[in-house]
Amino acid sequence: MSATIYDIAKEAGVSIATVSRVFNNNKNVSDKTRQKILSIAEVKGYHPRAFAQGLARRNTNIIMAIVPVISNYFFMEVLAGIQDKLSEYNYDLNIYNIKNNVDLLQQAEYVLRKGMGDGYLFISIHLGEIFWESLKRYDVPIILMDEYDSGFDSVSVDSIEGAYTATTYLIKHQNQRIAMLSALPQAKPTRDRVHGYKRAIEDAGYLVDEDLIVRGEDTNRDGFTEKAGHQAMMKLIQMNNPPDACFSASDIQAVGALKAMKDSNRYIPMISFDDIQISEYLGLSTMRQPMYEIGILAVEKLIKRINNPKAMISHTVFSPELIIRDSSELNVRHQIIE
Amino acid sequence: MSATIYDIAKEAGVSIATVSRVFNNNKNVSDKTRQKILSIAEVKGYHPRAFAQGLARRNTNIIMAIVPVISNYFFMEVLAGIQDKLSEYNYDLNIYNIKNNVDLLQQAEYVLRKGMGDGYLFISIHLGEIFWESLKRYDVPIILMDEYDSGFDSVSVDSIEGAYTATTYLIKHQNQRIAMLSALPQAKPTRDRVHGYKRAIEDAGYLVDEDLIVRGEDTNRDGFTEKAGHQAMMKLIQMNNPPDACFSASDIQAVGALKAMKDSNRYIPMISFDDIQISEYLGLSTMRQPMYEIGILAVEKLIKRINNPKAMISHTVFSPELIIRDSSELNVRHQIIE
DNA sequence: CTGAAAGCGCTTACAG
DNA sequence: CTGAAAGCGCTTACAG
Repeated sequence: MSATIYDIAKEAGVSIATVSRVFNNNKNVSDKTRQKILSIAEVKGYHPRAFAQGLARRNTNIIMAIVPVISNYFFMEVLAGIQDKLSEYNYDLNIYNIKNNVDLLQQAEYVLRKGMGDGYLFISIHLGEIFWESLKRYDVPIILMDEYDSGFDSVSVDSIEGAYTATTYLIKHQNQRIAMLSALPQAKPTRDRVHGYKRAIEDAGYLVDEDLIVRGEDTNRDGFTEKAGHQAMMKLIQMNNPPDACFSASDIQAVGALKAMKDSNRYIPMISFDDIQISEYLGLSTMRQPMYEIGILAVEKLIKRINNPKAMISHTVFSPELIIRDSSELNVRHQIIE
Repeated sequence: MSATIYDIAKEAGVSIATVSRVFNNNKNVSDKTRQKILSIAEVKGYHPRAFAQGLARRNTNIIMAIVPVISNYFFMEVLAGIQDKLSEYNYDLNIYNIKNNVDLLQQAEYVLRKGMGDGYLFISIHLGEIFWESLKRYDVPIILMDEYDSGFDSVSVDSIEGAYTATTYLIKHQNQRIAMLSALPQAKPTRDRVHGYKRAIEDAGYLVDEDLIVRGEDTNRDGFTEKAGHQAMMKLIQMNNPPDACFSASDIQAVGALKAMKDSNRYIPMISFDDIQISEYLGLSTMRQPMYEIGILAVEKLIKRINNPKAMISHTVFSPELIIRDSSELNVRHQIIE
């Protein structure tokens, strides 16, 4: 191991307390000693060890973002907001990837128990209600993102509303039989999107046809993959009575669905969910989630929670915005092609 | 803060040494006391604090992956390999995001100095040679991924060869004027790809036309963005004498380039680099990097380096594989459309 | 199989 | 402005 505070103190001819003060920006150090210590530290490449600081201070100065393995694209954009906001504070961000094939709760508990951070951002981690309950006993600052449980602060998007908006748009544009590319129901956003989809159909005076709600066999990332989208769309296309249009639970599934349509040369209008970066370039009509803002807000909530553990729990829900591009306007495109 | 080793010891009526032994899987504990301690710990949600362990053991049991902010898609797939391999060992993986607009070296040094991990994986971090040099003094296990410096173990892909293969393919298929969508030259992979591209052109008996090597104004992620690709392709298309085909430094740029071609209804064959997941669904012909394998291998090297700091430095270079899909076969497609 | 004690590298009142 | 000392929550020889 390299230089410690003792080495620096000895070489500078001061006590370790003084060295410590310099690195903690304590003003009660003469400019001369400060400079001397700093220059010695620079030569030796010294900086207080995070672990020793953490132990002595009884905090880590680290915010842990807990994300599912092979974080989805959604996450990458949320992260940008988190980072930008966090850089205003004196916290480091560490990201801990949870493996999807293992017990999620156990992994989450492990991180909390080890005390890896002062606060935790759970991004797109979809546990059941009972599991969230059991995390409460750790009594540690946690913000849920892209998930909801009454026991924790959260920031998410109104998936029900978003799905409703998308589906209604599709119906209004002379499409009656709207299908849905769904994903694994364990994720709350997925259940909500199915919910909103169904409500839109009913409110338009149609009956929900469960056969029109399909998903692929690929269960990676809770079914939010290109592959799952491709598989699901193939099912739709091969039906005896294919749907007129389709709402996809995510953009990434829509990418696979697009491919399926191309493969079979059968196109139907589609609106998806997220508005990840590539969507603009692929012409995906989608329900835009304010991912960057979600990241910003989550950090603000977390800092507040850390500073005031007893504050009221708050939930922020954003309304997704309908972005119309090519994928939903296939009638037009069809005319051009034909 | 929650329960400590003292609380558990007191309740179990043993010394803290015994509690510690249980959590360190030391066999010298009677089964009865072990069970008792474990069950008390379970109730209290106790686990040794990472920071205290780290200090006492003088290691962290953490591998830090250092990645550029808004990690590119490439990184996500590399990470899968890292995680899978790391789960065989008793290390936790933490990811530290480096901000791109700030001094890269300073941030890297900060992480190393704080002693955040026992070993470090630098993924797609592109520093200059002098900077790598200055990291050596920390004398800490570091593996370079997607980058090369003689002073550190590294695992990367032969970008020169890959670019050469792609460009040669393009030339062979009756295209003479091949352009290149480049990125910021500070990244070694980018420089290598330009290099390979040029060599292929020369070896085919043509002259390199510098005007045919373009890049977009967007400098995010070293120019590896959809936007940068779109901008660059627009330049190409608007030339008086547009190229016959194009080699793109990355798939993500190719996504933007595809859009540019669509926008202007001017298509040219294109091969890119990476083979990220969406590429298959978008029909991108590309030079495949074995991203998962790169992750696996980097972890193996890092573990070896940790266990044997004095071992010879080794470099592994993978050969990218040409994957032909639609984007390079536009001649065929054109015939169908026309 | 178990405990007492030293030590890991820091921070932080307290005293001067 | 500076230092001596206690303490953070663990691990690990050492002794029994």
